Amino acid sequence: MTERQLRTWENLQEVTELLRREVGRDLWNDAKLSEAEFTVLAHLSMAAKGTARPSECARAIGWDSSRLAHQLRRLEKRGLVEKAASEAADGRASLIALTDEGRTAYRRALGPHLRSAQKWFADALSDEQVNNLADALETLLRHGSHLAAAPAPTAEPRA
Amino acid sequence: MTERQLRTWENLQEVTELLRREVGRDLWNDAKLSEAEFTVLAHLSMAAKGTARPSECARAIGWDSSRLAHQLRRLEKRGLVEKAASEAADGRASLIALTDEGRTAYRRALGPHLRSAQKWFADALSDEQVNNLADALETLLRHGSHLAAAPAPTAEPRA
DNA sequence: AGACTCTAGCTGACGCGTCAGCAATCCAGC
DNA sequence: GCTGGATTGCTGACGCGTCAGCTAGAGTCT
Repeated sequence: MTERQLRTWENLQEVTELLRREVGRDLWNDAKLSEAEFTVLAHLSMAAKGTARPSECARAIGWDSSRLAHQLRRLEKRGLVEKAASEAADGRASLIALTDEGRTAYRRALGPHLRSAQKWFADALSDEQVNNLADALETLLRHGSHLAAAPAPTAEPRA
Repeated sequence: MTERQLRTWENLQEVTELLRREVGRDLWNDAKLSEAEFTVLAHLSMAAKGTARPSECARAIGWDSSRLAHQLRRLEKRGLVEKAASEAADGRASLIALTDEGRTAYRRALGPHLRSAQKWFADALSDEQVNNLADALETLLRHGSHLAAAPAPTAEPRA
């Protein structure tokens, strides 16, 4: 890596840690929700009837099923989410549902959260900077997904 | 926020979470160190004699003193760092020192860690993309530091 | 039917990071 | 000297995220 690449890599870490912390703090101060809680509530609010299967939800937001299970336990403890009876044929399936309180919490959090993201992120950058950033991020995402899908530099196991 | 800004903001979060996880995993697999451990060891290795004051170290790497204290406790438990007698006049001061094992662990981690950052980050981007990214990050960092320094939109307390 | 594999879902252990709060020390001004 | 405020360093509580490992149901093959 060149000096410039290294410096940029370090800056990326520093900036994202800063934004993560500050936007998370804003969300907590404004709506008493963590980023993780907000993410799950957002997906459930999107879903018809506010219900979803854990596996489907985890896939949609790009989480490990374990991570989601832990988060659902915390959300249930807070009363923002509850388990619902699943009428699916698959006996393994379960169903999670937004409570009224959960739906209200999400609705009240959404506006301030977007305003916070604008304040810390969007307000800083020109249109061109956003376009350039979007390009770099898409490239990194493709590259990363590709690497993650085939981690071994050797041949695939079974063609 | 425009649609494009919002999408870019979401992408930024997704990409950084991916890179954080994967590079952290590589570091653990290669050298049995976490990112946090590596960061502290790196600073101590930089310092003359491998010693530093906690407050100075925290400031240098941009951490809360509490965060550093917790990390030092974990590092001491692993034997990578130890408390040293401080000869400073200030009775509050303490001194932390790299152990031989800590120095060795850092030396063995450095190469693989840089290679991992290259693999996940630098390899993906063209020179121009790195330059554009660096520009956006510097802008965000300045903007964020400015906001963090004066969080209230009202006037400063005493001019 | 039985064995094998895959998927869905969950849990415990453990490191990380934030926050509130504490004790000791230093320093300024009276 | 003493008192008020700032600094240094630490800790406990708690939520987050990863990993290893578990159960149970579903699909498949013989």
